[in-house]
Amino acid sequence: MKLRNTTSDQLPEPTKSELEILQVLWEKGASTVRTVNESLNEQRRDVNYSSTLKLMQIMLDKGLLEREITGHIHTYQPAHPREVMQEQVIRNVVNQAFSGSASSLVMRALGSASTAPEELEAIKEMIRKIEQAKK
Amino acid sequence: MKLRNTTSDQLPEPTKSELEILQVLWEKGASTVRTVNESLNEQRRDVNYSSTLKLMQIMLDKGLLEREITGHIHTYQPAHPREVMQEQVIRNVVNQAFSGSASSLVMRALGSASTAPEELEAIKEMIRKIEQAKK
DNA sequence: TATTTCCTACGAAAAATTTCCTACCTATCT
DNA sequence: AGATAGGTAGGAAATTTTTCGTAGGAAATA
Repeated sequence: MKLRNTTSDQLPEPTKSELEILQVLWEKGASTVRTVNESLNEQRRDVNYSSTLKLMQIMLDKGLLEREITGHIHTYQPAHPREVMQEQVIRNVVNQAFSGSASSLVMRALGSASTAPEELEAIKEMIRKIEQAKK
Repeated sequence: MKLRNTTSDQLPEPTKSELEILQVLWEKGASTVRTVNESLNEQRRDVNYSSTLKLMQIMLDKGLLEREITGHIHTYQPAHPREVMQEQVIRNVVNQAFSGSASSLVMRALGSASTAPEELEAIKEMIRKIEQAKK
């Protein structure tokens, strides 16, 4: 049996289905499997309850989720903050499809998606802060 | 046998290993399997020649690659331009990890990667152009 | 207590992805 | 021609990811 490292694990790369679950938990906060499953069925696609359960158990094992047991009810929550996981996802995608260049990812994302004016403002503001910090 | 659609196929989502191969081909242009395989072994990790071959054949079948046969030598190249595939990858990641918000992907990417000043300039310039275009 | 409802655990199958063995073909060199 | 080097094809196995059936425990309700 291959046990997971409970101490010094690297941040695991979540799979596609695991990210679906994480997104629900980031939005709703700690939840039961049933709640997560219902969200998936509403927002995404039909998944069997026990598929979601299994996946969440695997994610617990991998260190992607944490669980609190009260009575016989298990409540799950993300083990890492959204920002951290998103950075992880970005690192991977930048390596896999952008030869390691984060800025070319940024440019491509700006170019392809239609970004609302306020969002452009927010991005500009962020750039200003980065430039300030560098001085 | 499940044949591929040769006409109106949706842009397939490349897997991780497929992206490795695409990156080589985008950099080097049309290449033989051997060339690609050698690049992978230098730049990435050990892969058996026939693994790379098999994968490239699958990609041909999926419509991710095109092939030109001269004598008995097969030369492969990406079926879609880099930009198009990158947009595709971004679309997916934005849906999977950023609840559909491209701008939050952009902000996260800016925040986590250390971006060189010239790159920041290029990004600002790009934003200017987008803002112009909207007027 | 019996029944129903809601929960977890677990095994196993299905599907998708990745890897590599083997066969065989063609060109080149001796 | 024979041997060697370099190429492709294809099946099959290994691995990873995803799905779900089924068993069984606990709580609520009749």
